[in-house]
Amino acid sequence: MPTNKPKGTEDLIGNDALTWAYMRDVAEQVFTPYGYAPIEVPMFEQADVFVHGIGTSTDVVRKEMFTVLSPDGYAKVSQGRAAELKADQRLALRPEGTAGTVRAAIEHNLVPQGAAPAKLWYAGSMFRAERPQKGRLREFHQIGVECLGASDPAADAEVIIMFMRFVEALGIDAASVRLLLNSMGDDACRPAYRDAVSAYINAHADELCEECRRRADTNPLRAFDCKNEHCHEVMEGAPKISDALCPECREHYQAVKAYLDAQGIAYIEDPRLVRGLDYYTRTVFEVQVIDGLGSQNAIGGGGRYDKLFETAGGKPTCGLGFAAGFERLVLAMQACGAPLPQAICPDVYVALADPSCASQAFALVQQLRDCGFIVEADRQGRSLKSQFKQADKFQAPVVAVIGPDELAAGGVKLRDMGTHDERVVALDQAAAELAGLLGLEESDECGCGCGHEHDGQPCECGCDR
RNA sequence: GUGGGUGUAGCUCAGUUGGCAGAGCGACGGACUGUGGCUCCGUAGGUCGAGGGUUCGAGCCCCUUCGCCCACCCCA
Repeated sequence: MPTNKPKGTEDLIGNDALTWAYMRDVAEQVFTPYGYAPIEVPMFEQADVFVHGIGTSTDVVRKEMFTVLSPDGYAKVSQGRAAELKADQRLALRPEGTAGTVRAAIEHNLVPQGAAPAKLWYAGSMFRAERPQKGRLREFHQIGVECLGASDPAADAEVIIMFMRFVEALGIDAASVRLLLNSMGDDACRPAYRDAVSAYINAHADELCEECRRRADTNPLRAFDCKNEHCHEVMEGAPKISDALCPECREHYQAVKAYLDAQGIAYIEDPRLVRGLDYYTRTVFEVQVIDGLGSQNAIGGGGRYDKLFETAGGKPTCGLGFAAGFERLVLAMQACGAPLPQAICPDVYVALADPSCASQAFALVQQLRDCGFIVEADRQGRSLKSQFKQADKFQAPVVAVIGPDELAAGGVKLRDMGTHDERVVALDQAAAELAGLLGLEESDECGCGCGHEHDGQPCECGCDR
């Protein structure tokens, strides 16, 4: 059996797993006040959901999708009869979250006519068959939101602000990131603009790289972010989208900027910012980390996709959203020294002084845990000395020693590892004494100020304690 | 898909013109009875990524192969 994970995957272990859980918690805390509710959609869909949703000209669809096969489908493919696969047998792991979420919104009619927008957030694995590098994995984790059915530019600004608040809540300071903003126009103005760029590329074909010349037909707007220096310079002279927007798109874009300005959200207008997925219209944005991430410096991005519902077979419904990459966010957090969750240390280590007292020690461990303490104990038959070393490594502030001497005295010995103070307390008082040692004031009041007393029962005032 | 780098103990890495496999940290044990950190002493731990070749002899040279990292590309 292989003992190595597939290329480009990561096992989230220890603090990595804690960090992923932490990030989802932060997302929920930030997004919930904006009215966003969680959604979980399948990790695989019919491939056409992505092919038509994301677009056939994109690299994501053309060469990065993982195909999923049922046993029947696999049999057909392995016999060279792939052409016989029915549409519902052509499955793919999701390379991003929007297409599947929109499919679910159409299937369940989440945005019926006249209804309020559906505001959804998700966190999960995405899959793209790329060569791994820093900040890029084949299975990676994204946290994203989709706001479906809101056409007002205030929705664009709100989503962007929410994204910036999320980044901030993770401890990534505003000075270490930049927000790029652009409008890609819509059906009324983009086709003409696209043609104009295409014509410009063809007119300057001899000055541009081969890749950019190819882009003239497939996706001319992508020539703007060609890494080639010279292409860069040549494209500086190309028509600007900002000059080509139709009045409606221009007005929308101006309104988004006005909302951001009013909230003091700094952004850089970047006419070269072109999202790589075909479904975007009008507002697009990206958040980059200024340093610390290598070349994969975009920690998140998104935009408006007002035609996606129709493309995907639904009623005309506008939408917008963003997705942020977990792995890149962690790199950004590390780069600017943001706090990351640490493994919690136990409140107490129960040390067994003599095997004859094993059952009493076992019972004490359970008793303390039932009182809500985090308790560690030896399960390897270690010596008492060794148990103390273990307790020290666990950074347990208190060790409870249980042995013949303590039991003869009717209790258990609690040692404060900081002060070295020791005292024997009755077994049924162990929890209360431990709470005192840990500085937890024992109180029947819930601490919220309501003054109600309750022992282990929910507080009658509904204060959540 | 294309390029560059790298693989030796749990971790970070040394290893000379080819000559017995090393260090630091960590782990484990001990320093008089049932008590951690500091110090001292000791012990364990390696198919030198894998396969083949050259050689009296290969961690080192040659061939093949696999993994990982970084970059291009693309994107979050």
